[in-house]
Amino acid sequence: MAEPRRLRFDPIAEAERQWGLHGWPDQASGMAVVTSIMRLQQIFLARADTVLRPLGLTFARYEVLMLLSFSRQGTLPLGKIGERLQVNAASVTNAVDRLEADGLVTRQSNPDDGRGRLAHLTAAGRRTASAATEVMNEKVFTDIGMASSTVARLFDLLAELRSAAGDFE
Amino acid sequence: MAEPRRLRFDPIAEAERQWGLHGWPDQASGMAVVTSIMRLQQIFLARADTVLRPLGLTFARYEVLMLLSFSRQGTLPLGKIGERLQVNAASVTNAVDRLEADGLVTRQSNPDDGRGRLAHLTAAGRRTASAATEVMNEKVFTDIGMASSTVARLFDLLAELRSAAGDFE
DNA sequence: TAAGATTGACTCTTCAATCTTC
DNA sequence: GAAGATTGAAGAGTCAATCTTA
Repeated sequence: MAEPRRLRFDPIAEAERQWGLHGWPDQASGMAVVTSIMRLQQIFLARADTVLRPLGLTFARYEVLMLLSFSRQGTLPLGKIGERLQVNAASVTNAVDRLEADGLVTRQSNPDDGRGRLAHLTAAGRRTASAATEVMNEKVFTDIGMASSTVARLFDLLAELRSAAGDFE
Repeated sequence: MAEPRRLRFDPIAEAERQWGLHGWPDQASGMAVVTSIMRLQQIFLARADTVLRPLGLTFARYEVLMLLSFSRQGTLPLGKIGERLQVNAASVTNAVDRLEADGLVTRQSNPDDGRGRLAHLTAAGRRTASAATEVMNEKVFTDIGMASSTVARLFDLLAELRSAAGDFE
């Protein structure tokens, strides 16, 4: 299934209807929102990985690169990266392993904490991050199919949900 | 990082600000929406897998079970499952393998197409699906932290985005 | 004891290649 | 040749256990 076929109806709206029929009307909208988020993540992750592949990146590693490029010295403790991205420490170790093997990042010991390590963006890493942002903006973040005012409204609702879910305060 | 720490600010709003500063103001909101969806998926997937684990299920396999339980005969071609869930055929094969090993599903040959196979829900599968829905409704789909009218509004916007992204017509 | 990082085992995902049947 | 399904390889995520240092 290289090109996922476009369905003629919305399977999630159908599931929501089923939820109401089977005795869970109060949970139907929550189910529909959660399932919609799962589906959209699959769609956008696939797009991101497609445009990043020629650069030797994945979306996970791209996020690490961007986090470092936005930091003051291009340097962050590994734990801080996991905290910001809300992923397991093991995932950060894995991502930094790959970035380091590709020469985009180096590991340094943390002068403030002998237990910790720092990830530091190399010059090559900064160039790759810049090139990746270029294609991501052009192919993934632009024109996601909604009017910009609608996109802003959607972001606000998603932020409310993330806050309620504990992503931030 | 067993308990992901709650950040005191919204890292995605901060990234959106950086996007504007670095010359991509038109892509900032698209970036923020896509990144928000990625983060929310991580959060809800973790919750779902936590409540489903005692039942021996994952969210991926739960979705297959629910799709079958909503079908007329509890039976669907594997390809149809992948189409509805928008996942690769290999993922369906994998999920059905596990469900079959656990006795929740059986594979049958498709009388209408010698190449295809059907997944059929067993009585045990139906019981497990029912129990799983019970806990999912109670622990994941209920009380996601927004007023129900807001949830409905969010679903509409997500549906618009899914439609634009090609999830359905 | 607790915290940061790493490793290993496991699951799910995709892609590419293959087998069978249309 | 095209389509449905399977297999194997690779990436990323989790959790549990471990090692080192605070």
